[in-house]
Amino acid sequence: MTKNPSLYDPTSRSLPISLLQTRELIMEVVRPMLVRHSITEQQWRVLRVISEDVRLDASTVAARACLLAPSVTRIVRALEKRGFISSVRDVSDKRRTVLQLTEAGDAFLEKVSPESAEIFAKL
Amino acid sequence: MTKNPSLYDPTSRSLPISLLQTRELIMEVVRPMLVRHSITEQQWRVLRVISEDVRLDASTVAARACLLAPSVTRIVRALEKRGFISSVRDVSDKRRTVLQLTEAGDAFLEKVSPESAEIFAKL
DNA sequence: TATAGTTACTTAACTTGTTAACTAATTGCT
DNA sequence: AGCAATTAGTTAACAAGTTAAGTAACTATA
Repeated sequence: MTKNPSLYDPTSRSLPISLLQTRELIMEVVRPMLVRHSITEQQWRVLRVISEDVRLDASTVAARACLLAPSVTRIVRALEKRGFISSVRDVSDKRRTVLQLTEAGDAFLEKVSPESAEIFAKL
Repeated sequence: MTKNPSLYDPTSRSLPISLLQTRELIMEVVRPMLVRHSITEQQWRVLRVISEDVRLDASTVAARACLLAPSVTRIVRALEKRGFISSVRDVSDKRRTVLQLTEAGDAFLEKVSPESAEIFAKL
């Protein structure tokens, strides 16, 4: 095994670290943008995941955003307080919470999008 | 833009999330192994990074393991307490700390390696 | 239709990561 | 040589993630 195995070799034991390093490289560029809009990395992930579907419950959001349930609870509270999302109890299954992007949340994403696009064009 | 863009499209704004999800998939399998050997994910990263070179200072380890300096300080202390690494002040630059794998640390990696190999063979 | 088991989410206690401020050592500049 | 600027690492206060336990709602089964 070489010291710098290919990133795409799925049998490499260095793959987890490589993925982290690659992500870190990207996030170094993205992070300042998030700071400018005073949103955390995790809140940003949740917002984006919610924006990709009309209707999502908290567990699905947790899975897609790679977060644990307790973290989602807190993040949802924060995003709700900021008016970016709405969380409503599901009528057909009262255990579930249905999360949806509000207009304000959509507007926020629209506002940040051009910046985000610019960053990714550079990469 | 599709909802499931390719993982390898470097201009996709979903790339950071995709990388996280991919890593999460792998870590789900690796994590139980780390728990079995009572080592944290971060300690494991530091150990592996240190094992890849004969001589590394803390900053380099931080960069390669995608950790911040204060985290490395704590992790180094933990790994040192467990006897897996040695941290010695650099003689030619007394600000630097030189980190090296001890025999016990090497033995630990050797012990865990077969398990690790098995996991990655499965992937 | 009870009830044992499961699922969705929350809460609380603890562990880690993060930021900012600090010390110590080295480098660059005049 | 002297001193500002930089670099390496640590510490302390705070924010976030993690684990475990708890509540409420639903499902399967006897």
